[in-house]
Amino acid sequence: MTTSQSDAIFSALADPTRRAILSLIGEHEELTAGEIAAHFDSLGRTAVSSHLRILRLAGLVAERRDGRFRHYSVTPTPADAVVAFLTSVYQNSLEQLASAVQDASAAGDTPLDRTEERSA
Amino acid sequence: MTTSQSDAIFSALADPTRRAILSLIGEHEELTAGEIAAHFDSLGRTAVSSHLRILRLAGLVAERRDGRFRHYSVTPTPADAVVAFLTSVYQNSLEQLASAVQDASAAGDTPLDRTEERSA
DNA sequence: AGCATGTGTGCGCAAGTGTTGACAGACAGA
DNA sequence: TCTGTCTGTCAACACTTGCGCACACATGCT
Repeated sequence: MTTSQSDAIFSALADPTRRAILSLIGEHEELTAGEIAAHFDSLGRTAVSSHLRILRLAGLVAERRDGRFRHYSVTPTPADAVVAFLTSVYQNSLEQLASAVQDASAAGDTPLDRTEERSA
Repeated sequence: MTTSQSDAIFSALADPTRRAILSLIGEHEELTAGEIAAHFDSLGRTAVSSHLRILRLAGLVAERRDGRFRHYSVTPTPADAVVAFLTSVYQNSLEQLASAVQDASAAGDTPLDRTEERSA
């Protein structure tokens, strides 16, 4: 399988739409598939559904079925595989990364990815 | 366009081969394109060259030209865009992420991604 | 200059991926 | 039970991406 966990995660994250979806879900606690689709005019429900499926398979989002609704939430696990990879590559500047994360955290800063998409 | 910085980074990271290349370079300080290509039997030099181009455009690796050689090294900047994104999504479990990073660092653990690629 | 080496690029082909439209399943309410 | 709503899945299409081959460019050696 070319689809190891980290592979799935990075593939899932490769698509801007999926990152946007992930951010969107992250902002709220839970969102139904319909609510998510509603946020993206330029995207059909099927497309959103497909993306959600990929995100779910990658373990990035969790699905809670409630009647005919499906509520999606961001998986709390901070993507171990991603951390592992970053670790292997940025061994040297690891502390730098950690502090960068903490900086961002301290700043209360939320530089959403979606903002970039508007004017690249 | 669609190629904002984080877009380029995530796209670059989406490919297992590129992650492997990045890890490989990370292990050493600098590697020439030829040395990198030599590490991947199943890959031609042109493919490696293409990957290096993408990694360079994403700002993940730096190129130092020395005569007819080109030495590649991992860009020290720990991919700000990636951190920014993770921050936006995992706001809640951010500290968790930071500690995970530090954990991995402390463990001296280097769970390379490359191991996945063999079956591909 | 001539030749060999290191490396990137353009072209064409094969493979993977996203999007859409139509269909099917599950559930709530009348 | 019947209908409408919410959602996922399947098949088909267009688009993008990765790969190898041949070629071009730059550099170093003789």
